[in-house]
Amino acid sequence: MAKTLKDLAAELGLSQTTVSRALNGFPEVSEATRRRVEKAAERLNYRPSARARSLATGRTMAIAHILTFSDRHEMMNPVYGDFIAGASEAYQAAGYHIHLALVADVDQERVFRDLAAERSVDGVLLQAPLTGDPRIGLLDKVGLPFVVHGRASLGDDAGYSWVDVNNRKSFRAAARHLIDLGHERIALINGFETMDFARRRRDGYEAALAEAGIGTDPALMARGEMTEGNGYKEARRMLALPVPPTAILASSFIPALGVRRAVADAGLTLGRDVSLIIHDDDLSYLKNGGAAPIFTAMRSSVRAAGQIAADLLLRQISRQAPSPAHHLLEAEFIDGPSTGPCLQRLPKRETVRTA
Amino acid sequence: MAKTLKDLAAELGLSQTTVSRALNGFPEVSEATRRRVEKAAERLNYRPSARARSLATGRTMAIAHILTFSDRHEMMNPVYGDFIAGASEAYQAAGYHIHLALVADVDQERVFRDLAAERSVDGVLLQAPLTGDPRIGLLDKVGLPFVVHGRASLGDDAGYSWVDVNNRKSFRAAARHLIDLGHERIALINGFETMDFARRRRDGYEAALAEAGIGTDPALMARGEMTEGNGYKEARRMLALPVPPTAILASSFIPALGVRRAVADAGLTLGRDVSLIIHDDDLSYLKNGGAAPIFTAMRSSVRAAGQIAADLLLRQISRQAPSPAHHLLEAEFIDGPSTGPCLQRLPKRETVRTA
DNA sequence: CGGCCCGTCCAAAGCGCTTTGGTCTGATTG
DNA sequence: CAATCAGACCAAAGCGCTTTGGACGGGCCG
Repeated sequence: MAKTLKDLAAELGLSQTTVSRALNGFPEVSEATRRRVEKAAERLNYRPSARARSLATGRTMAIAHILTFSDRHEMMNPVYGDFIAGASEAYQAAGYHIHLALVADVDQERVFRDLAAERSVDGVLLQAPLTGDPRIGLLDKVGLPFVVHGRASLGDDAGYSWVDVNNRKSFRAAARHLIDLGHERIALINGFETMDFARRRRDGYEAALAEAGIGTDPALMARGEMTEGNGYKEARRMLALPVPPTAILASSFIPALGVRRAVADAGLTLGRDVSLIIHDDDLSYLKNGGAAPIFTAMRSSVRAAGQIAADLLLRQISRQAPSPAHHLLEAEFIDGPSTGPCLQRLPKRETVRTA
Repeated sequence: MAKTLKDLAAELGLSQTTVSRALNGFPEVSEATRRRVEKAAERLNYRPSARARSLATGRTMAIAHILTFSDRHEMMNPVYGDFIAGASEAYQAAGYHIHLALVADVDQERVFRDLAAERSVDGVLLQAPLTGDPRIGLLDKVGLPFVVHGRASLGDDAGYSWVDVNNRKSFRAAARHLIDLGHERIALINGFETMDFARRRRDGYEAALAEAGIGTDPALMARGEMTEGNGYKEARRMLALPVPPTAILASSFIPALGVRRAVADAGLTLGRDVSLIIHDDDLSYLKNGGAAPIFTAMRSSVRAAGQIAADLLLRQISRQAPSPAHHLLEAEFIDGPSTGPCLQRLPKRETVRTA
């Protein structure tokens, strides 16, 4: 059973060169020969060795996705899954695959250096960047093509390629919507604000409040792991405050589930006693309803973002796209049953504004 | 700047052989030389090319995880994420990484053949097998080491390696628990029963009912995508039945969230009007509470399963573990607030048993 | 003192492809 | 009819490692 190019060439009485060219669609092979070679390859189930091929061509047909974990954050966010699913569509169409690894935050730098030095991937898709993420500068230095999902914010975001949602605008619009409904005690249940997107979201939230002349209250601004449990914990705490919030902005569908549980536990009704708007990544297994949304939301598919980012990266690798390129997605407002006009008459504006 | 072994050897005035051996810890290199080589490698930031190395050694240091999607099931289950996170712990410790691809169900066979023929991975971790999954036979035939997360059931499960939860036992125990609480109208909201685990769960559920002399009712047995939306839809439908269920078994935390929503929508209270037990994969972002569980559950960490499966595969590749090996995990019963005694007096046992 | 072994190091042969720089044949052209 | 050219094919040189099968010199033995 022929396994290598050499075997196949011998079997056919041709040179390796010709067989290789026939299989790779080069023009200097007669159609008759090409057909004969293809038949034989099919019959013997020949497929070129990926390793040998990539050593010869210099391309690995792999894109690295390196996920981070740390002691306090040893978790796999479902968002990553959907992002990767989206990216895979682009990869699959181009014959690429993902080189995936979960590495500890303290080992990140070493792993990125190794990736470059070992030449084991053709590019990197950087997910979940921190504010001022050092990996961006590192990737730039080692000269590996990369696209960031999100931004790093500190300084110049024009120097590297990224795909991001307009988080600031989205959260500003969401907060404003609540303000328009008459809410003034508006809480934010955010992700860790070391993550760039979380910071932008808070900026947007604060901007909307400021524009409406409403002061911020630290007691109404939570940050942490975006889990159901954390959403529950924070909402529960806030609802027990002397002057509880009448509206909440949640960073994603998952903590929102916790918020809903806390609201129910408190004997309140979502959309009447407490309004809730979420950022909705439109995850496949955690959809915010279908035709009938569960929560009012700012929606932006993270899967679509994955596809766009991967596609951009692939085009940059093949030099079909300019190298620093940016793609800003706008979230779509989804009107759902979790929001309603503020029913509570607040004591006095001044009282509330206190922090 | 030296980049290849050759450069490094030239720089040091040594042969490639010696440098290679020094770096790979072979004994026939003097300590002095080894130190000198290591210093130089460090200084010049030399790292062997992964491609060249794997061509020479025949090992790729990659394990394939191939996820399936189809037209009707184009989704990324958060379970995969946690499983992969667990597996990664084993891989990282051994210097392996994941070769990840999402491929359409119709292309699965081709991809597996290619994987073997192109020799691009050292082994395969097969996730989410179908009942009688043909990929198992295929992997066996092409001689690629593999471990299955779950089983394929048809015929002989002893012939290949797997790591699985005792789904049948777990669901039998869960159903029995509900029966002991006095429930007789017990519903099952299951995953697609083409998936092997779903089938085993139904078997367990049916066994418990049969043992208690309770007939099954097709109206109380749902199967489908394990999403929040589907859990909601099925629970809502069931609660609107002439004789609604007093207890529900849900296949995971996510559909259980939908069940909870449906119960609340119907103005009922979980744990009093309706009891709910779930299978809990203990996902990092979707934890069933912490110290205080949200739902009564049969818990088994999918992350732990990933670690065990990956570890087993790695040991089989290095021939440190016997080749067909099996690991059956037992789920742990978690008593939560979502279950309680059956308060409803049913009309007549006979009425219920119909259908 | 010859032979042997051991500790160090090296030249060269792979691993299985792609690609460069040809050769050879037969048809076309001035 | 010699020169040219295009079409079809091939030998061999990489790609950057690992590994086989020595070479070489010094210490040890009988």
